[in-house]
Amino acid sequence: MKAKKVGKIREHNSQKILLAAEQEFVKHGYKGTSMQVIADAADLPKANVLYYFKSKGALYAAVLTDILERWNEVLDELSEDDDPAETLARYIEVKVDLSISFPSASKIFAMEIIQGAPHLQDHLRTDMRRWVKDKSRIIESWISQGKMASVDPEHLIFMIWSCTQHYADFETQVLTVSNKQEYDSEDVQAIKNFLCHMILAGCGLEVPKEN
Amino acid sequence: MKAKKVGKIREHNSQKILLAAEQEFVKHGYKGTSMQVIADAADLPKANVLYYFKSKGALYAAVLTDILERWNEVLDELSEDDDPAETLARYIEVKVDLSISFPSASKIFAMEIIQGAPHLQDHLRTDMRRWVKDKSRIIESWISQGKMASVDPEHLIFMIWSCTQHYADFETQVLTVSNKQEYDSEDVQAIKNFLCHMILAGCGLEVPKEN
DNA sequence: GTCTATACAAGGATAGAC
DNA sequence: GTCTATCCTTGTATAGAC
Repeated sequence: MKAKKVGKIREHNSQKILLAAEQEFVKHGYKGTSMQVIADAADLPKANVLYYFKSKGALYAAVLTDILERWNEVLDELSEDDDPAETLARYIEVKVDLSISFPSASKIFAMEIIQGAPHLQDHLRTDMRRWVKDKSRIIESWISQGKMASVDPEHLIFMIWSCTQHYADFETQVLTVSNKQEYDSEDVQAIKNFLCHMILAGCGLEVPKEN
Repeated sequence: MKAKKVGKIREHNSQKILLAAEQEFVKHGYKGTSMQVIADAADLPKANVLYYFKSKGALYAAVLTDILERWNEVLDELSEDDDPAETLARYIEVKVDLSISFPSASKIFAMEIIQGAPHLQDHLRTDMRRWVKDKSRIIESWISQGKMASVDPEHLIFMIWSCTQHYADFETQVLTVSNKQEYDSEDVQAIKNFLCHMILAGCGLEVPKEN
């Protein structure tokens, strides 16, 4: 009974800390963020944060793991028999939604990569490389089936990533240049329409009507 | 005579510091980088760095100014009478070359934006917004002249930026996933071909033969 | 003009009181 | 299980010797 109650507190506090850490790490990167500001943002004493997570590095690793889990849920099932236009359009739209909904996640991931991926090299070399190879094979089979134009599958994947994540990572730039406070639902739809049109056109495909 | 000689030393050391600062800021961001590591990288005593640049903030500002100056040299003259296919293709190619040649510049700029552009808000609100408006007007005139398909000019510009800078900012990801050590000249050509094909196709244009 | 020595604040982590 | 007090390192910046 007592252990259960304590477990709940632990769960609750850990979650609060993870959220606060994500908010703070995005502002000044891993090295530039102190445990003190994370503790303040989580409204807990500094030592408490270090009690739940053994070290600053461990906390950061936990944040990254959280982000990657959210990422990995997308486009995990994909087959040669799927329709390229529909599949690519849906993937682009989901990526845009993720970027708009969880910009901090995309930003922390981006900073980690920009700085040379010191905490994610293994993930890039194993999981992500395998993921890209898998999807590339499917795209190549679509091409040889004549379902779409012949374009380099890896570069296509990189392009989708860069264009969609741009609206999260470079949010500040996009909004400031466009003189907006935040994205509204019309903006999001316009982004999806634009990216689907451009990328599918490059693949010799038409944007599917429904959705 | 003496002042001239000293001026040369000053020039030389300032340049060394700026270069070292760029190399170091890119690894851990503004807050995460200490004056000590910059001084070590420049092979000068720490106090010497603070002698040439009044403060850490001033040094960082100088690095950003340097980067923006290199950026701004591109596509500054552009007219309604230019050919869209040729102009866009050349712009994409120059941006790719810049990304491959000066990845650190692109990365520092990216981190600054990701973190909310605390040191560049003015630049975004004034110079960059004006730049984007100017170019958008030209693109719109191309569209109404029937020279290219009707696409949103601002999103087109954002797309070119994101796709080209991706090869600098996400260098680590691209290279690791592709299992390469660095970009070779064939890679660079493949990137240019791919991006030109995709973006021009989306604009209803053909990639020009020569170049 | 250049660099050594130092002031003073803030960082991560831990020991031990509650 | 939670938090206060503290240790030691590192950070920016400057004063003053050379």
